Amino acid sequence: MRVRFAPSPTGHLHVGNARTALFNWLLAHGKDGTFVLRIEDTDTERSTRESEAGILEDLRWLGLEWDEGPDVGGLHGPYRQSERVHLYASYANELIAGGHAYYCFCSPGKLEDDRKGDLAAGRPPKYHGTCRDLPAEETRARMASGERPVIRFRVPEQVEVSFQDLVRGDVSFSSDVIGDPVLVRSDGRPAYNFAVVIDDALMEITHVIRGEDHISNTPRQVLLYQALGFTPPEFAHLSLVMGPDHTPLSKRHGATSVAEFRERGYLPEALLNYLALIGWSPGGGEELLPIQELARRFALEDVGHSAGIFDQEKLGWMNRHYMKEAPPARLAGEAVRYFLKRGYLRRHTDEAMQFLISVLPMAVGSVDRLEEIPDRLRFLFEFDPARSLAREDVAGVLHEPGAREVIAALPGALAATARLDRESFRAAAASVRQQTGQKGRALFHPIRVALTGEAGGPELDQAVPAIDRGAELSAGGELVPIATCRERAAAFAAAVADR
RNA sequence: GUCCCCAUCGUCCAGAGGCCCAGGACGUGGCCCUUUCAAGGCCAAAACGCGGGUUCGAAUCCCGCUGGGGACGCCA
Repeated sequence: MRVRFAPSPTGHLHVGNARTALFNWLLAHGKDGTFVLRIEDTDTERSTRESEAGILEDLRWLGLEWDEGPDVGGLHGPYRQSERVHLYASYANELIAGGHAYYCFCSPGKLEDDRKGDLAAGRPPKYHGTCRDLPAEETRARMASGERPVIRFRVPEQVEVSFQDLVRGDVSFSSDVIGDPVLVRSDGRPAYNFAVVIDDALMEITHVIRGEDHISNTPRQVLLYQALGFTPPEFAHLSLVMGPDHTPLSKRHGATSVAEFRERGYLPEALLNYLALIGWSPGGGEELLPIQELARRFALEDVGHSAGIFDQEKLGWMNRHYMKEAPPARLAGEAVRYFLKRGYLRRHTDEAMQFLISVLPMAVGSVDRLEEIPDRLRFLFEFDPARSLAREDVAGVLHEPGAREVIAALPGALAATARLDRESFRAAAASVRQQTGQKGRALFHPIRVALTGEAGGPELDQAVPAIDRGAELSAGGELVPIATCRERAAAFAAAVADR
């Protein structure tokens, strides 16, 4: 079995295409097949090397490695259509010689007029066949005079073209609704429908798995396979991924490219796992599965027929799950850039990373994306009593019975210790409890507010030692300056006393 | 307009004639846990688009309608 993913390098890798790539990958890896990556860059105006590099990078980030492709080579290369142009000409000539194709001199302007006329008259827009039966002498003469024709495929009339779609079953079209497609452009470059057929045949692709938007191209391609004497591959057309409003997923709906999801702090395994679940189910009521297991269970026959809506919420849930599973060191490596971007981290050193690793568990599990982690840990790096008190949830704590007493007593209780660890913090809390008679929520809520400036957040047992550890580290300039718990308690008490 | 594809909770899926007064997951609501906010645990509400057939029996098969999507390029 040989499958392929054939993106055109005209932009970022869209999640919908990533899903197509994934399904190809799953099939190949579940059945010991070969996954080929081919770059469809015959549209030289829009294709760029930058997007090609970006797409390769995104696929690799996702872990969808290919067995053959433009950068890794293979026995069926080259893997860029722009490097295969020499291959197409002979097949085009063969088709012309066999009467399956012909030269067409119609100008783009005329074609456009024809199309508009058809639409206006309520007819299906379809090539009029103007040049279908041009006498050979005329063709020769016009070419000799410098006209540059395209080569069109002669679609046979009144035949039923049908194929077995592995996900949809029998699909058939009448050849009468198919206009003669352009095979070779006037400048000699092949057009899509021609290049895919030649390449898939030459690369010995056995299963073409692609988006449903290609289903109406399939009959033309089947006809081409027949005219060229090739055996058509198996086809499978995947339903499309839509936005919440049932329109094609686009920037209006938020992130659409794999690169954006990476930037926003999604883990590749989460995105992959989520994408696999649109239009397919691994069965057994299980959803959170590693890609190898997905591949083991994957079958085209089980792929759904209807379009799926991209659900950011579920992706977020899934990402949260995978963040919890990831080892802290890996997570720190992935998250460090968000801390740098935020300015919390000033230098990417081993000490800073160690600190990150120790502090990350407090945030993971309560956020959906890596990008949200610094904000969840904001209390470590930012402390401003006046600003905190301006917030309703923080100010509200002052109204809790005994809260002001606790806040006032805190600086004294903290004076004894230079750097708080879990034990000394508990001792300090116990001391405040003794002085004020407050306990439980009435004790810890005010303490939290005084030390973190926030009404919510991770367990104080972890948060408090982390603050002082961070303060120590920040003295070395690796982190943004962090106030110690003692400093915070004093400043907060002063700010509260003023009110 | 023409052709093609599709149709189960708000969303993603399970369901391949009786196991279904439809099951799971996300989300939503409630409760619990709790040193707060999250997280987590438990419970609940929530769907077979409509109309005809076929059959003893239909979410499952057939037809029509409606609705959604795709295609109709010297784009892929």
